[in-house]
Amino acid sequence: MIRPGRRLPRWFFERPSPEVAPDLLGRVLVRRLPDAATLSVRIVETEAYQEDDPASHSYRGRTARTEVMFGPPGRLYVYFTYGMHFCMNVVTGVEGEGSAVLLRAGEPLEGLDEMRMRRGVDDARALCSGPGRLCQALGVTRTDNGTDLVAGNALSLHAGMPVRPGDVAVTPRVGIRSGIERPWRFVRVGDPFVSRGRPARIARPS
DNA sequence: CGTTGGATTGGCT
DNA sequence: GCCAATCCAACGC
Repeated sequence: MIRPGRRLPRWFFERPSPEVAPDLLGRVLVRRLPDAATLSVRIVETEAYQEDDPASHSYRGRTARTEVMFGPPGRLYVYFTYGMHFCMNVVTGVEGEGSAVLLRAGEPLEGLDEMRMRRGVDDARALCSGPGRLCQALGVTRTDNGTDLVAGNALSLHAGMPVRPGDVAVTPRVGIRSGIERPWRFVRVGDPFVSRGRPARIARPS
């Protein structure tokens, strides 16, 4: 079992999202819910989004939905999509800048049975391998939007064991129509818990 | 106000 | 591999 380790400090998130995204691989996301077992996952897949990036929700400026993205770093940005799924992001960069990192997949560490109940599937690899699945497994919904990951209790991010740059693959982001030229999807090479969608092949120069 | 399509997923061909 | 499901934010009139 991987130890969560110490909590990531505010400054960790106060950097450009393409820098934070690969650094989040191997980190541990802990979920605490009232009257439920503690849930935790090891992050294995992320994507970066920035304000000058047409694929980003923040591209068109501040709106009610994207307000959290422009707020202080280290908070959670949760959005609802396709009429049924939630996706969660970690807000990055300095306050006033609309950037974030989408958490796309994780390896379940603690609370697998609780996750199986929430997801309705058995296979550990199907519990958190996708942004919608990850939110469902951890019970993250719109009420978690804006939660502080640095100081809050419901969700927290811990140091875990970072993935060596040589084990990080870079690929185009999934499911976007514009901004496809920015290779801002980061995955742990060969990890069985990454989402479906093209497996990563482009090795990052180390 | 009406329209459009989405940072997805699961089931079926 | 393809496509429907199912809300609602964003945008145009």
